[in-house]
Amino acid sequence: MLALIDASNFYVSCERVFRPSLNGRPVIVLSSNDGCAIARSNEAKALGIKMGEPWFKIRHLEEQAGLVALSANFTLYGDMSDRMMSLAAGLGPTQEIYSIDESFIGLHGVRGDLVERAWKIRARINQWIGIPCGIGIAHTKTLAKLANHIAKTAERKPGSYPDELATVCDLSRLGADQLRDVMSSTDVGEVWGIGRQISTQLKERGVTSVQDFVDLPSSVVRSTWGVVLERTWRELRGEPCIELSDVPTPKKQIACTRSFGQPVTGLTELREAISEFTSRAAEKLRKQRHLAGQVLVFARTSPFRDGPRFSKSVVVPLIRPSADTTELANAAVKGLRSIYEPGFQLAKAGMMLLDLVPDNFVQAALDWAAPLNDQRDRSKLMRAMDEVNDRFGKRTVLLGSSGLTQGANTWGMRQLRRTPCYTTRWNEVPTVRA
DNA sequence: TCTGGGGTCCTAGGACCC
DNA sequence: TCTGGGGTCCTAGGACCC
Repeated sequence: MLALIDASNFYVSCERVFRPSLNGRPVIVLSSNDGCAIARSNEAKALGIKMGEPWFKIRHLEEQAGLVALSANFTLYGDMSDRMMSLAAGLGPTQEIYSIDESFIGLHGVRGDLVERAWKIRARINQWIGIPCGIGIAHTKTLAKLANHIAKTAERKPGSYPDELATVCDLSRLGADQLRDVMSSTDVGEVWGIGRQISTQLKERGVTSVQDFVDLPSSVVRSTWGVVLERTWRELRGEPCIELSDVPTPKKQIACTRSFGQPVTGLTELREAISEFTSRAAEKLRKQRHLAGQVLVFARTSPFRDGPRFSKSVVVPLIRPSADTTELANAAVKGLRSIYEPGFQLAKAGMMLLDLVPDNFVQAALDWAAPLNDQRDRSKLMRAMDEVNDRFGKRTVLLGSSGLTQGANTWGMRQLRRTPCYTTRWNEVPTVRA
């Protein structure tokens, strides 16, 4: 048995904690460059704003409907997430943090009334952190996700499901008939693992509800859509196929990519951006205690605009795996030079670290130019850099090629509506007046 | 004017091996 | 007419997730 705890409208809820005047109003949080909506309050959803809707298409609602749009403040959300997760962990003995706002909790061996316990944890998160959550309980992960969806929908749209399923929904308590009713009134596209493509294909065959899907023969699911969807199908029938993983698995690739604040054409700006991206990615790599064997770089024009198109990427192998920002940035810039062509209005670029291996997996380099001591000094240098930046803030020490301006007025992000980092920067801590 | 960023897994097909 | 059988590894592309 397991539970899925999922914050409601997480980014918006984080903002509301520090600006209670936003409660009850339509609020959205925008992606970087204030490009499109990535979180919506219930009131914003009620206005018909869709996930990923471009800002310029809904901007008029600011005046017409009192819509409030904020730039994403991921520093704030990350910190609020940590706090929320540590309370959510109180629900059961094991926890898998699945995303910034959701975690699965293993309930094995938990005694007493699970629903009552879930309500208490929810109340605690609400009181201590200020974030509202929905909780789904069931025998498999896919069912727990479904239960969570039902819990939140029942709360947001009264009458859509039986009232007692709102906010905390334990599917394992339902009788066969009741479960069938619930699954029959849930769109198949809401299932975890069924996205837009498969949902369309299912509906073309008359499969519209979760119950319709569960009623398909397994052989049809398997032969038409493959083993992945068959697993989903089994999970919906109560057979656990996806394990709860208590320890975070190390990333297999680490990326840093951005859309530019305005189109970029010159190699100089591009090189600055790629150096900066590499610094960010390399920090993550070292935090994970891994080395990268290859670096990928790409740049492209906007797919939404007319004009000459450009989209190229290249993989640059390293002589030996490295977590050294300068080595990685050199490789990335070398790759960039090899694909760069002047004359294009580039909208986006990025880099990825590939072929990651644990950093205790050391292989001495057969390279007279870089003796082992030198490598040790360099990794000490990286550690010192990370420590300084952790303590005094990002970019206190940085690569010269990243430039000092973070691409202000060129490739840098436009974020005109960002709120303060209330919980992570001393000079932005909220002030309370009596 | 203006359309996010960061991940995972699976499959098919080609190159190559004995 | 008729052209083995059984593998591995890699890559590109497509689906999904939040």
